[in-house]
Amino acid sequence: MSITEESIDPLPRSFYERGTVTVAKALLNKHLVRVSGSTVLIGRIVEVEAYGGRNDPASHAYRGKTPRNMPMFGEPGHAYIYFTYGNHYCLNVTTRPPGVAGAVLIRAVEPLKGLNTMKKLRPGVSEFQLANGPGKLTKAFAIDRSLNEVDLTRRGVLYVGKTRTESSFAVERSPRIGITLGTERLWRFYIESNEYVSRYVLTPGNRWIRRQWQ
DNA sequence: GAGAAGATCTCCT
DNA sequence: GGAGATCTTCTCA
Repeated sequence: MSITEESIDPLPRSFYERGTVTVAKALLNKHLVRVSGSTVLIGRIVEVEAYGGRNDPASHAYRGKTPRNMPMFGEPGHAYIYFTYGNHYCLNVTTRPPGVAGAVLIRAVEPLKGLNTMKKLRPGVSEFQLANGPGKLTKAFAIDRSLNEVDLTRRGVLYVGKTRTESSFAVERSPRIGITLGTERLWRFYIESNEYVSRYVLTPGNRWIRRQWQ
């Protein structure tokens, strides 16, 4: 039986009020739901990164509040979407109580519903590559800055939730990707052996390798 | 106001 | 494996 929007209950605000690393790990295996008109897109979150506030040099909030990073300082459980490299949007969920910066970057999801729509939005790529990167998933899920600051704790155009029955899984961690500062922190988390994660994975020999798709 | 950097992706070699 | 695309955001003068 395929998954439906109705079977996914939004996560409460209290879920996001905790520490950012705790929330990041807890977001794995949860579901991202995008509703656009009559189209419903659903993906299972398989890879995330935690970003802190003034104590985290890799975070947008490191230098304090700016017009762009305002959502990171706002109410938890909202979307923080920013545009980067002239091409891509990145989707974060905000954490911590208001006034304390924190966000979790959703780096990759496993597409579960609406694959035909995702393939139209990202033509010519395999199912594994539809949403295995922060810029790729926002394109596959039609997410742009018009959804910035959307409340993710309510059913609507974009929310995060969980199904009533959850499968078990193991979590791997690594340094965050694409940053130059704060790399000593192992704040990237992903589901072990999952085929839909991006970039680098840990091999059985404890070596980091760049993923290859054939 | 100018210049540089950037939580990326894709194409080309 | 490397470089270009492309443009927003921030810092500094």
